[in-house]
Amino acid sequence: MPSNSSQIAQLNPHVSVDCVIFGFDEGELKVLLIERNIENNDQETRKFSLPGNLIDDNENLDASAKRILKELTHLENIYLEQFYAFGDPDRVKNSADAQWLNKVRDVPTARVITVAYYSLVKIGDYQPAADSFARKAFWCPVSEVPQLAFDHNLIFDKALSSLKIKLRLQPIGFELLPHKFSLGQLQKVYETILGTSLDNRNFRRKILNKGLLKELEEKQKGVPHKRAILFEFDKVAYDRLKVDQYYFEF
Amino acid sequence: MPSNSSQIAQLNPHVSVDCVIFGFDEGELKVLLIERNIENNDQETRKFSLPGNLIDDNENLDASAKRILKELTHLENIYLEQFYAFGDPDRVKNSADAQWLNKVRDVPTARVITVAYYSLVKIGDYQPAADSFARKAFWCPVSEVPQLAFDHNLIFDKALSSLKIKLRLQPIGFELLPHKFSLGQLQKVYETILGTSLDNRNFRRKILNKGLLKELEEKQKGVPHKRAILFEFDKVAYDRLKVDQYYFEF
DNA sequence: AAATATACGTGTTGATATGACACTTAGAAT
DNA sequence: ATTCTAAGTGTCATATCAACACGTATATTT
Repeated sequence: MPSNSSQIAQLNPHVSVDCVIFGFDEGELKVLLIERNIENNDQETRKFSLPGNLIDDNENLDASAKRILKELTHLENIYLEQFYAFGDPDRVKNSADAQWLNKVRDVPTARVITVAYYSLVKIGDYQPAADSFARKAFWCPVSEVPQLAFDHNLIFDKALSSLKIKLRLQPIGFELLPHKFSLGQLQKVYETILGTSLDNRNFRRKILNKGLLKELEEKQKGVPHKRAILFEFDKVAYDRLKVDQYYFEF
Repeated sequence: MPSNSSQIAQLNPHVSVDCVIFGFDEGELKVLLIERNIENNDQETRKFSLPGNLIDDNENLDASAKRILKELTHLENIYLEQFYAFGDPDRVKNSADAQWLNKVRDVPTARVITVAYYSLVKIGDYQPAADSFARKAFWCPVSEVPQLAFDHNLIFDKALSSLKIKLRLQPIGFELLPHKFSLGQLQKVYETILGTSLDNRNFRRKILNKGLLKELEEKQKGVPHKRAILFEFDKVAYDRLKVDQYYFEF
């Protein structure tokens, strides 16, 4: 048994929430990263991280995730899902993160358990303000994610694989798109997240047969080619399916 | 903001692991429950709970789950999966649990975040000893789970629905059966967990076509009817599939 | 020894879903 | 007018699925 009896506050771990916020733009899946303010230019110090923070005293985990997402993006009513808790005793003990931790935490050496959420946002609704949360937030293509603080690369990887599984079981692709979208856009979301290319005729047939998309009168504007018919997600039809225990299964 | 500044240890939540341990016996899905030692007979006091405990200082979450499972069952190398973290600030504050908490916790009023795992055990390998963990452990049919301490009914429900989803995506049914099992036993596992009845010809075709079961020479013994051919799970074939990103999809 | 009870093991058919495949169309830009 | 780009569309062969019934082997009962 290790003995830390001199520091009672350290006996209990801290608990945080980290958010993996996905967006979709220009045919690319992106993730929201935070650039921390680091004074010196120590090579070792990692500058980027996922948005996250300690939970508040009287706040449940979902509420923490919602709060943090709102603080960072001012977005509400967003698809948010808890996907895993990370609790390695050493996950915040890498020396490359020490400087930053010293600045923001009362007990920088304390163990931190983090509960991770992912969320899908319509990227057009949110362009990060340079000063949000007193740090820089920016959209990073998922294929170009740099080395992140703590175990955030691990958290990100797990988020991405959870998202892939979820996308095949639940109709969540449209959460990344504007309210009105074309089938081509939706197909690109599926292709990007699943990492495959899909036959457009088969995709259309399959997704339309689910009966969850409402065809609108409206068409795309300003595109240099044939205009696509726009669709929206049919929440009423989806709620009908859910009570029947139906699973989407793309 | 509530002020608890006199008790610094209370500022940080505690972190625990709770285990939903499933077993399968006599055609029934069962869950391992703990009966606590309660002195008085207060009607309010809830006597049953899921097995769980606080994590150790230098122990990661998976290791905690493994340790607790081992302490309770002496079983190792068991399918174990983290499925959700529960962190409502009031989840341990119900007065019906106060007496028991006072007995076992240094800071009985502290908030507790719990990370929940489920696990599947071959029930024949474990018959609970009456004195394990200084409390009584027993297998309870999932249809007869009584009111449990804290939010353990919620945790149990979520475990069961996670298990259902998992069973359709991964070949885990055999984890509940002896090493050698018949297709009839396996079908009953699927029927019980999914809550449906399945056509035996279709079930056999589907499950055998996965190519994950190895037919043995051996047959059942001592049954008052035709003896079934025994099978075992073909781990080698499964590992081959996994590298191909194949999903089981029952 | 015969009868009974029980779960095992097996094949076909019709319906549905899937994957593979290529060309015409509409709109904007040049 | 030409060109570029993505939208939109149908068929066929294959695979998968659901529905369906009866003979067989073993232990137990009579």
